[in-house]
Amino acid sequence: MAKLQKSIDKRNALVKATIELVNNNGFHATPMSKIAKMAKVSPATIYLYFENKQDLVNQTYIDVKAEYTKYAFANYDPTMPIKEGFEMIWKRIADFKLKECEYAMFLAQCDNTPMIDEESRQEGIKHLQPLLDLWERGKKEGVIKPISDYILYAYAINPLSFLMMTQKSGAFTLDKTHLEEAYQSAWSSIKMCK
Amino acid sequence: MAKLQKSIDKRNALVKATIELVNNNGFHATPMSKIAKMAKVSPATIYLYFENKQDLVNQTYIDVKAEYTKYAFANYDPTMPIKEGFEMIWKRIADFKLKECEYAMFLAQCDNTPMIDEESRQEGIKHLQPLLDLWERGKKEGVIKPISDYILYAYAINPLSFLMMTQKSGAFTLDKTHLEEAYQSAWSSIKMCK
DNA sequence: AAAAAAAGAATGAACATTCATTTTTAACAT
DNA sequence: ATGTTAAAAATGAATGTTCATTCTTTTTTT
Repeated sequence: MAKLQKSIDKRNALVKATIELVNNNGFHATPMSKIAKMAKVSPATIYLYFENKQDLVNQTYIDVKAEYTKYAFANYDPTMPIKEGFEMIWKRIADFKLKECEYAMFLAQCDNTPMIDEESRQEGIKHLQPLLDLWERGKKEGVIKPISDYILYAYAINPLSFLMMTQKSGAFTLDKTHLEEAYQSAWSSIKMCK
Repeated sequence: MAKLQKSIDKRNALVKATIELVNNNGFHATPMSKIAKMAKVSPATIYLYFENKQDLVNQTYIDVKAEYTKYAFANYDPTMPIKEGFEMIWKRIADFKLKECEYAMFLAQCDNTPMIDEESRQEGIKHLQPLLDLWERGKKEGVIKPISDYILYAYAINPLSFLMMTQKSGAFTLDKTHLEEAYQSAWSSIKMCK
C-alpha cells in the first residue's frame, strides 16, 4: 500500500477512536493511551499526526463538522424553490443525525462543552453558509419569517440534536411518522403564517 | 452561626464552585483542588460532604435541575387554560435560561456528556411532570398536536438551550422582541393548526 | 475534655508527552 | 530482480507532572 494511504488510514483510525471513546466516556475519561490502543497504534505515534491531545480533538471536531455539512448539502441546489430546498436540507440533516449517530453525538458534546478551541469552533461554523443563504432568500420572498438566523436555526434544526440524543438514550425511537411530524413542526416554526 | 447553617453554606459553596469551574474549563479540567480553593475549603473537606468527585458532580446536577424546575413552575397553576399555562411556563423557562445562565450552561453540558450517572439523570427528569401533564390535557382538548412529548419538548423548549448558548458565546443577544418571536415559533410548532 | 469538623501534607495511581531504539520504506546500485 | 543503506515512521518504555483521595494533626464545637 502506498505510504500516503497508510498515513491517511492511521490518522482516520485515530480520529475514529477519539470519537468513539469521547462519546462513551467523555473527554475527561479518554486518555491518549486508550485512543492509541483502539487505533492499534503506539501512544507515541499519535504525536506524529497531532501536536497534542487538544489538537487531536480540535481536528476531530473540524473533520466531523465537515462530514456533517457535506452530507447536509450533498443534493441541494441553490436554485431550488425555498420550501423544497429547505425540506431537502432538513431531511438530509435528519438522516445524518439519526443514522450517523456517532458523529452527531460527538458534535453535540463538542458544542456544549469548553472542550474545543474557539478557533476550531469558528472553523466549523463556516460550512453552514448555504442554509443561511437559503433563509436570506426566503425572507426576501416573504416565505420565511424575518427573524434572526440564530432563532431560525434554534427552531428548525437544533431540535434534531435533542431528538438524536433521546433516541440514543433509548428513551424512544423516531420512526418515519415521527420524522414527518418533526419536519412539519420545523417548517411551521419558520415559515411565514398566512 | 448554627452548625447546620455553616454546613449548608459550605456545601453550597462547593456546588457553586463546581458549576463555575465546569462551565469555564469543562469537567476534564476542573480538579478537586481548584474546587476546594474556590470554595475556600481544604480538599479533604470536600470528602466530608461528598463521596468522591463523581458524587459531587451528580449532586450538583440534581441540585441545579431542581432549581430549574422549581423556577419553571413557580407561578403555574394546573387549572389554567392550556395556551395561557404554556405561555407562562415557557416564559419562566426562558427567563431562567437567559438570566440564570450559569445554571443553564451547566445543565447543557451535563445533558450532552457522559459526565453524569444514569441514575442521577433519571432523578433530574422527574420534576418535569407538570409540563407533560399540561401537554396531555392539551392533546385531549385538541389544542396541542397529538405527537410524542419528546418531539414537543424538542421544539417547544429545547431551542431555548441553543439560544442561551449562542447568547453566552456573544454571537448575539436576545432582546424582548426576539424573545416574543421565539415564543411564537415555539407555540406555532406545537399548537394544532386550524 | 471528648467528639466532630476541618486542615494541610502525603500517597499512589494515572496520565500526557518525550526519549532511545527498532522497524519500515524507498531510492539507488548491482 | 536483489541487496544496500540512509531517511522516515513507528514503537515501548521512561519521565515528570497532576490529580483524586487518604492520613495524621490541629482547630472548633458542645
